[in-house]
Order: sequence, then C-alpha cells, then structure tokens
Amino acid sequence: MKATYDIKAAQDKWRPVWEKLDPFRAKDDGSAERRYALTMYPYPSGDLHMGHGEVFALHDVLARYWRFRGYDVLNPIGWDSFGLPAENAAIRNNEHPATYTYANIETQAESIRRYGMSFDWSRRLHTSDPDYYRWQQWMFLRFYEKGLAHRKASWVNWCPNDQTVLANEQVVQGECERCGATVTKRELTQWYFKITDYAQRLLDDMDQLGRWPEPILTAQRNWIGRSEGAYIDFPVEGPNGERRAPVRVFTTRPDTLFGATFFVVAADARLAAELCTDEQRSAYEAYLEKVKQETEVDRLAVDRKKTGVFLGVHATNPATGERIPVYAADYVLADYGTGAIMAVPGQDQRDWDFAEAFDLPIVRTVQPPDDFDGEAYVGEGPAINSANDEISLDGMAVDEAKAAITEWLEKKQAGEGAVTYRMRDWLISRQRYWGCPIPIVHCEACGEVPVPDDQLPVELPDLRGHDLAPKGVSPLAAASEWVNVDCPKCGGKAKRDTDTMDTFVDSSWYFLRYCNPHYEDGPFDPEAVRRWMPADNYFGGAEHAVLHLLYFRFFIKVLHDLGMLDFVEPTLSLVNQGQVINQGARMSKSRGNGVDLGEQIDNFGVDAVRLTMVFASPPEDDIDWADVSPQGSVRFLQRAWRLAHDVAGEPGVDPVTGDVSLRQVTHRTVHDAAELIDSFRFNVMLARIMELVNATRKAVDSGCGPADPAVREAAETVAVLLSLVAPYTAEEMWEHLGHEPTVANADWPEVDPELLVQESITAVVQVQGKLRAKLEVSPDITDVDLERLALADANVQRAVGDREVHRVIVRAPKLVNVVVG
RNA sequence: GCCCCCGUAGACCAAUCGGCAGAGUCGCCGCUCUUAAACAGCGGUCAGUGUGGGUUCGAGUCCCACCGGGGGCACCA
Repeated sequence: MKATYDIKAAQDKWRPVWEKLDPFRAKDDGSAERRYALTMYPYPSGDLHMGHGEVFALHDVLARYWRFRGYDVLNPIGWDSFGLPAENAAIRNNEHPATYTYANIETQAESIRRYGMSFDWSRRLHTSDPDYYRWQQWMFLRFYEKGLAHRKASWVNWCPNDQTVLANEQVVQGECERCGATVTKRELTQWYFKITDYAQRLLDDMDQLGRWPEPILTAQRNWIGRSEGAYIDFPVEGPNGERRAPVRVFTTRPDTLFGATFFVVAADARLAAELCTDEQRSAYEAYLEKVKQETEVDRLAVDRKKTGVFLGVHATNPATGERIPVYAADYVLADYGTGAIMAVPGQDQRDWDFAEAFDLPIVRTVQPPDDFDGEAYVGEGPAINSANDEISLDGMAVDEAKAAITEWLEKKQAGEGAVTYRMRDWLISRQRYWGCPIPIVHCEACGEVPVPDDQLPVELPDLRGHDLAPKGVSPLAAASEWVNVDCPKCGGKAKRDTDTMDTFVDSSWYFLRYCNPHYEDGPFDPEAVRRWMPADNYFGGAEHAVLHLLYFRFFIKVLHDLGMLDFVEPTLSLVNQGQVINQGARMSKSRGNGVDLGEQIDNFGVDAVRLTMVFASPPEDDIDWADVSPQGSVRFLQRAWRLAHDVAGEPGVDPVTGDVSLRQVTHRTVHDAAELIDSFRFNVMLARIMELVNATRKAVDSGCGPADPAVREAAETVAVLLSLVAPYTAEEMWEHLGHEPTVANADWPEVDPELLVQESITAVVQVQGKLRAKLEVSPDITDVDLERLALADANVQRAVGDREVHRVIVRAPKLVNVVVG
C-alpha cells in the first residue's frame, strides 16, 4: 500500500488556517502594482452548480498566479441578489424574498469557502442591500438629469408568465430569456436608458477590447446593427389633393429611389393613425387590431404572407414626381428608422412580395445580370430607369449612385445622408417587487419629480407571500402607505413610481463598488476606482454577450461622461468559460443528466473537481462531464503528493548541486507555466505540471534518488504550481516539505535562465520535405555548418542519390530541407 | 438568408514564426503487487489532421470551395 493523504481531512484542516491567515485580502497600500481579477458574481439560486465550479476554478488560477507574481490583487465576491426566482419562491412559500435570498447566499458562501477560492471576503456585497441600491437610485437620478433616463410610451415586450415587461435583449426567438414563455406586446409607458445615444461609441471603443473573444464582439456588432443610408422626405397629399406634412423615411438604398412605387408605414406607428383618412379609418383599425393580437413568434414566422391596408393618402416620389399610394403594414417596424419606408419592389424582396399581393407596379432600377432569374435583385449592377430632368444615375454602380442621389437630395433639401442602428433603448422598468425601486414620484401638479438625494434610499416596503403575486402591475402599487407620499417639490398629493429596475442595472456597476464597498459618499470611491479599474480580467459566461456585457460597457461610458470616471471601458480582457454539459447535452431535470457539484466534491474532493474543471479543455470550450475523469485527477494529486512524501533531502538545501536534467525540467516548467497562464491556456499548463511530476517520479525511483536537492526543488515547485488549482493538496505538500503555511505565501520559483538553455538540439534533415535524418547539434550552430553536416550524412546522401541538389533551405538549428531535381 | 467560431488517435486535448503530427489525461491491453479482486505502480497501444483544390522547398497551421458541429443577427428598409 502506497502512502496517501486524506483529502477530506485536508479540507477540514486547512480551511480554518487559511481563514486565520487571510492571505488574499487586497492590501491597496501602494506596496505593489495592482491587478483586479474580476469574475461574474453569482445569483443566489440554491447552492453552487457545476458552472460555478468551472468558472471559479479557472478564475482562481489567474487570481492566485497574479498574487504569486507579486501583484497586489483585488479578487472580490458578491451576490446579484435581486431578481425573480426569489420572488417566485416567496409567493410559493408565503414568505419574504429576502428570506430565501439571504439563506441561499449563506449556502453559496459556505460552498465557495470550501471550494478554496482566493476571494477577498472583506469586500463582499449584495445588490439587494439598501446600502447598495441606494446608490443605484442616486445614479439613476444623475442619468435622469442628463436626459439618459426617461419615460416613454411604446409597444413593449411582455412576458405573460412573469407578468412583467422585458428588454429587447431579454427576448430570444420571441421567447422570454428567463422562463421561455411566448412574449406578447403591450403599449405601456416605461422607463428607458438611452443606450442608443451610445451606439456608435459602443462600436468604436471595441478597438480597445483587444483581449475580448471575437464571437462576443461580433455578437455586439450584430446587435447594435449599424446601417448607413439616407433619410428621404416624401411630400404627402390627402384624397382631395390637399397637402399634408411630408413624411421622412430611412433607406440604405437611396440609389433605388426611382423605383419607389409605393410607401409603407408601420401599422402600429402613431404616424399610420395620423395619415389615415376617415374613409379608410375602420379598415385601418380592424387591421391594427389584428396586428396587435400577434405574438412575436407569429410575427417572425418565415414565409408569412404580406398583409396591409391602404391609408387613403398618397406620397410623391421626389425623384419621379409620381403619386404613390401609402399603406400601413406589419412588415415595417414602428421603432426602427422613422417607422416608414419607401417601397422598392425591384430591389427588395419584402417589397416585391407586398407589390405582388397588392398588385402594385414594379420597376427595376439596377440591371440584374443576364442569367438572373429571381424576383427582387439586391446585388451590384448599373443603375437603370433612374433619371429625371435634373439628375441621371443611369449606368452608375450602386455606391456611386448612392452618393450622387444623396447629394442631389441634400441640395434639394429633400433628404440627407444618415446612419441608423438596430439596437433599441434599454427598457429598465419591471413590474415586480424584488428589485431596486425607481426613485421618482409622480405628482398631480408637478409631474415627474425626482426623489431628493437626501431621501435615498427609497426602500422597499415589507411585502411578502401573496402580496407579491403577479397582477400585471407592480406589487408595489398595492402598498398604499408606501405609494402615497407628499410631493418633494410642492408638498401636494403624489405617488411613488411603482416599478423596479431590471437587475441588469444592478450588475452594471457592482465591480466599481467592490473597489471600496463601504464608501459612504457616493456609489463608488473615485480614488479607489482610479487605483483598480479597469479590471485586468473578467471571467464569465458568453450567454451575456448582448446583455450584461453590453450594458456594463454603456454604464461606464455614461459615468465617464458624467465626469465620474476617467476610462471608458470596464475591462479590456474577457474570458468566456464554456459550459459544463453531460453526455453531449445541457444538464436538465427533464433529461435526467444533471450532475451535482456538491456530490462530485463529496466523491472526489475539492481539488480533484477543480483540477478536472481546469484540465478538461481550454477555458472557453464546453466540458462534457461524461468525457472527463475526476478519478484520474484524484490519482494525479496522490502522485504529486507522494513526491513530497518521498523527498529525503532537508529543507533549505541549495539546489545548484542537484541533478541537472531534472532541474532543467523544473525550470522549463516554471517558465512555460507563466507564459501559458498569461495566455489563458490553463489546461496545457496542467499538462506541463503533470510532466514535471512524472519526471520527478522517475528521478526518485530510477534516477538521482530521493535525497538529491533537485528532487526537493522539483517537489516544492510542484506544490507552488499546483496550489493554483489544488490548494488543499498543495498545502499538504508544502507542510510535508517542512514549510510553514500557507503555500499561498510561498515565493514563485525563480527561473535560472541557464537551465533553460539546451546543450544540444535535434535538427531534422528533410529531402524533398521528407524526414531523412536527425542530427544532434549545438543550439547556436551556424547555417553553413548545419548545411555541411546535413549533406555529409549518410542517410541524406542515400536519399539524394545521384540527383542534383537544387537548393538547400537551412533554418538553424532546427531544420535542413534539401531540394533535389 | 447573412455573419462569426470550431473540426487532430476509441474519447478529452497538445503541436510559439508555416519546419520531426504527440506533451498530458481517459479508455483499452499486458505485467507487478494481492489468496483473489479493487486500488496503486510499471510498460504498451492506436491518427496523418472533415473533404477537394491552391500557394510553398515544406501546410494541422495560410488561401478558395464544399461537408459537419456550435453560436450571433434576421420582415431592421
């Protein structure tokens, strides 16, 4: 029976020691360069799950590594503790959401501690604490003063299950991102943050995000959806020829203006109702009623027939002077561009479909290729049918024609070049209880009145259980004592705003608060933030690509513009960990393939689970738990530990007299591990540690023996490197090797550059690209010498035979390639 | 439909600048230990890189097309 250690005993033994020594508290005293290691804070739903296990294990490698390298590391943890699951649980169990929330936080905190994370617990925060959301209300008021938070009436996404509105970002394929219910539309007055004002800067500043994953940047670019084109004004006249106010459209194809044969307004846009004549009123209203019934899913269905209704008025095409009919239809969106389009069936398939359904004329203004047999032609080609008395586009390429017609429109004051974005403003109102109240009072006399700063926080009233049952309006509306207040301005009768903020507002600034979480003079301590931000790395899931990861960028830009920050991006480095799946599929109750983190830890120990998480794949790849072997991780950790057990030399011995070949492996491993961590290749780093363990084992058993100073050096190196991933095992090793706890305070092994230099290197010799010989050469051999050696080699000469040597490519000291005729 | 990422042993994954396809792990096979088995240890095993072209002295790596998987956007004018 080989010597082993008991991981469970080690877990119980070291936790109190670490908590006493508390080595991971950020010093923030200027004694070392600062690094901010940020990881997405958890939502307190039950205990930690496998996903937390992965992201925490990965994040901790980096945080512990930076500390080893002498940085003063800020590695905080907190909880995203407002949100619907707690509220729904409270309704079910007739209790207060706080009860469920804070109980889960304690459960998770305990699990995180057991998991051996190097967090600085002194900075812990919860977004549901009044101390936290107070400052969110304060920032909301600053946004409000700048016109960046405002109320407007609009058709909004409504989740009939959660009984609340949703932001565009929270609707995925027409379904609620949270609960999966089919989203419907409602016309409501809601609070918005004007993220659209920042669309261009959100795009431009991506240049700074050099260490963000490309897929996230692409997703954000798609989401923002920048389009270049032009606004064009169309004069409108009523049924008897009376002139009406002109209507502006946005188009990306101003070059096709001559082909605009009709005009469409979004059915649900106010403009449609305004344009509609009395004769067409009932037809329009019937149509609008039908449109309103449609869900988002219906609307997005493919191969949908085009529908619409004539509004009784005509527009005039400013290029052709022709009267064209104006329709209302649901294929035009009210809140994109101007809510109205010029329809060019010749160059747009949607318009083509509508033209066919309503028997409208089709004029091509771009010449399709001879072999084109489709309907609308959207490709490149020379303009045709595009001339009037003042301008002719005929013969021009698309880009040239766009520029020419835009210039003409601008000269005629009938339009202008323009850019629009697909992204909409961020809808932040939620008709639910467990969130940050919006600090606005609605006064009968004064209208919207901000709650004065000195009356913050607006705390949530004490509601629980059935008080919180969804009724389509916020549960806060029923708390009459809370709702009815005196107007802060005139003292008259007023009511509090009863909506709460989207919890993505909470997560847009928590990392600023971490820098000094007990700061009392503002949402964050500007000096502390200057010292720590932007975060040096952020670990978290890719599911937030166009949610949190967009919102927090927006928030930082606004705070910058408010003069509160001197940077414009929250972090320049982001890593998205993959998901932990099982048997090729996401874990779920219905599949019955769930894996419980706690059970895995009970079976294999914390260290083996963490090691498995880090070793299984590159951080950004999914881990299929069916493909990995926590038992193999246990085996490796025992092997590593056994090295410490076998070391026979005394502590403090100078390793220089030790076995050189083992020392070379040790030093090479330390050197490479640093580079691998810097490039987030943690799985490869672990492979290198395993290699070192194997080499040391060999040295002990059949090499220099357990008493050689190089063996001690190697074992100590393994302990330090391994502590990044397996802190309990590393601590056991460190103690066994005769050192005081904690290994976290050990010095990062210094690399001796001389031990990285190899005395000889294997050069390969190819003939016609095929391997023919290997030569042991000095690493600093010259091209000339290497070529001579290679050509003299018997195998090479045989491969060359009597053919003529045309060319010899030499890449000393690694390779020679002989090209023969 | 448009855009992005990824395809390497039975599985998970390595392979700095284009330069010997294999570091590590799992699995499997054999041996050692054991009364036996498990555990553990030691040794071994298998691919020419999704397919087809191209560039190059040389391609897993660069380029093009296609196939397969994952993701984003999508009636956005």
